[in-house]
Amino acid sequence: MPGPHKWQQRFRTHVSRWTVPREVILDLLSRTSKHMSAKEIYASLYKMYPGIGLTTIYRTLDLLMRTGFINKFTIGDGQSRYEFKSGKKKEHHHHLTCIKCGKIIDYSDFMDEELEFVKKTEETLSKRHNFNVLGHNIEFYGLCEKCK
Amino acid sequence: MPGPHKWQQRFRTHVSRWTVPREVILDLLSRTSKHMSAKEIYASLYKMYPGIGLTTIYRTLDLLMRTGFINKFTIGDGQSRYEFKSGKKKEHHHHLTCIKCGKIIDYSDFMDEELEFVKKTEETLSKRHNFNVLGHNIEFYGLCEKCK
DNA sequence: TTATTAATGAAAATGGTTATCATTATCAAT
DNA sequence: ATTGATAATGATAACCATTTTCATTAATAA
Repeated sequence: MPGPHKWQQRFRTHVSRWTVPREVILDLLSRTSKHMSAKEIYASLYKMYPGIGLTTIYRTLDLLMRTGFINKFTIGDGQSRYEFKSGKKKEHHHHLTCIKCGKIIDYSDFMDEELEFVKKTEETLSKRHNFNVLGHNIEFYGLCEKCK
Repeated sequence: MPGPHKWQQRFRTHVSRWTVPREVILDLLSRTSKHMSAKEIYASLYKMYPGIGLTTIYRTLDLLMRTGFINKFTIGDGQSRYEFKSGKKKEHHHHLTCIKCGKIIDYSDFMDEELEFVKKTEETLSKRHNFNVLGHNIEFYGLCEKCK
């Protein structure tokens, strides 16, 4: 059972209690580069922590999203997927998805141009539509090597 | 009851039968600028065509998507939304979504940089990952005027 | 007009996600 | 270290969008 963790302090500014499921779920997502669904997370943790229920997975993922630790997104296969939100700019990425087999490729090429574009677009949209722009999803889709 | 329609011919290259539900659903989507869910479409058509079942709505939407008449996308509220895919380049647009009330703003006043960015990214991703890139979703999200 | 069979619609099934509520575990105060 | 208040959990059931099943209906070719 993990002890206090490096995220505990940051976490505590948002919610009151640091618990094993929160620790373990956040830890798992921070270590993997996969885009996991709630069920996949449940299955991954089951061997080591069979006591953690699927309900708690969902609740925790929602909490982690609302507090900015993870991103939630969908690729159209009917379930939500989650990924750790790295603080490092270098690790920011977008997705290239195969609409046939569901494979997801993270890409982070072009970041300079892209960051510039994103920044400008956010500014423009904020002004023009009086929005408080919080984030963005950029996804390209098509057929992967095997499926095309 | 609508007679043969301007889309019939194009449609027939994909499937064999031109039916009332297909006519009516495609017609509705082509006239509205809303991003409708299956249920909303069902409700819209119910007064005039109470015989059309929700099952057929789903089946037809899937067909229209596969044959390139409409786009399917999600804003994270648990249901899929559909929009007519205009042939005109001018009408291509992206979405700005309010995560609180679900309001969607289409914006198509792209900056040159955005078009440039999309084009370059598609090219590079195609080459680098050997993908056949078919399209993209670009969405910015945040809080709208009323919700922020 | 008729035969063929694609398309439909009602109902049931599916599957991801959320709500309910009794129980458990965290943590501040002692 | 113990305790008490209550936040968090987990099992179950509920919910809801979507899909499957299958008997019936209707579009098209002959």
